[in-house]
Amino acid sequence: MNSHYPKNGRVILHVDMNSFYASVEMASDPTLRGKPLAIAGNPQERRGIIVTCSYEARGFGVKTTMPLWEAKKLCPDLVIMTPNFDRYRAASKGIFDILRQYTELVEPVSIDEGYLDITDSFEKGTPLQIASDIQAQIKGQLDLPCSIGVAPNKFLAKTASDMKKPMGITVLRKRDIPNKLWPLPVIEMHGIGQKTAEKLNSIGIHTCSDLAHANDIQLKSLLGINGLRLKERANGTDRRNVDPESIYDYKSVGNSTTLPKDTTNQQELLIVVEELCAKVSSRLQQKDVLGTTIQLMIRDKFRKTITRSKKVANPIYKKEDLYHQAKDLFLKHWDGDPVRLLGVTAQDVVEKSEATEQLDLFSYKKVAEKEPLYNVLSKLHDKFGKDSISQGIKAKNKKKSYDQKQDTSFNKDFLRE
DNA sequence: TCTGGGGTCCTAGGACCC
DNA sequence: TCTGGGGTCCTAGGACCC
Repeated sequence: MNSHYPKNGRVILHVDMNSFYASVEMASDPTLRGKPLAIAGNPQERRGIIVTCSYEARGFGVKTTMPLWEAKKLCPDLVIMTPNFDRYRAASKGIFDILRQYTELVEPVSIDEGYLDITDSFEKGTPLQIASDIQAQIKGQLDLPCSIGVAPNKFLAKTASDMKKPMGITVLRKRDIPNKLWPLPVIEMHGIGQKTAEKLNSIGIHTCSDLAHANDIQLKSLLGINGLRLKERANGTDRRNVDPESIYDYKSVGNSTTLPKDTTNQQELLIVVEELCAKVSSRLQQKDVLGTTIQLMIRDKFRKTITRSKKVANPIYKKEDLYHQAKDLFLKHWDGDPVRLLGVTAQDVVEKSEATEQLDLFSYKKVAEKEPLYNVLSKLHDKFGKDSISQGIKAKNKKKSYDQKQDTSFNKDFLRE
């Protein structure tokens, strides 16, 4: 059936929206079309940077992360808009709804890109037909351009989607690697940034071909385990699965802000910390999770950044609890220098149900003092039963090791009482 | 009068335990 | 007058990505 593809081979698509925020704005206001358009945070303030810009703006040399004033210098007629995140989220939902018409195996990576595993979707057409249909459908229904990479794994698909923009479709097969991947400088590789590229260059590795043929021992000593992984990728190997559930795996929830101006005023700074805690708290509640470690970030006027964190005995989410921890960290570690940025992050987040089990051990112990064992056990059963229904299969598997630990501690405590 | 804000993953050292 | 070898947890920082 699936005979045109190698046995056990996968077909992965990477769909990458082209200048997403700018494209969404143009779709919702066609008078913006053809104009150099930039989306920038806080254009009224000096700290604004370009988040996304249209291809017209790129023609003037305007780039993502460029400070606003610099972009204006390059392109005086630049149209500048603040981000409309609700609009982008709505567009994103539209995109992923379309993608899921082709397969359930859709893994969103960010608001504007995702992977699809279409290995078993051959009834929808050949990989190239599917890619072409998806691109046409997103363009037709949402008026948004995208590029798509078609390959046997995530890394190659991601690399391929980058090769032709806008509105490109690129196939990158194993046999295309020597011609299409190897000539690229290593910095072009996903996973290699400025620092790693410099390190690689320092030992004479400049192209992906150099990396693909590099010495393992040397790579390991230079970059650790990551060096070997990068070499594998450069050889076109990547075994990661397309995982639709990965978006539900929050590990941290944080908010940070660059202050309108640097300040040493402790009251002002604490007010900002409190506001950040309020935002983190409400986002934790939306997601129904709690934080186990609270981290405070302080950046000074030289952009030197420190983080200080504290693990708490019981996971928290309430603003007051977050603030109590964050304030503590701030007062303990702030050296009194002018502050540029503050951030608060809840790390090692756990689902509320998990955290409740942990907290409830205390209640159960109390109950156990007064009630027959039967009542206690039946309550526990309700609790664990309910949870196991509400968890997805994957979440259950992931939780297993955690639960086993919890079970042990419960048994110990329970028996001791 | 340069460089935002949201994240993930990895490393490394010290404490602590067996 | 001399001290091993693992393992895990906690914390801080760095690299990278969108």
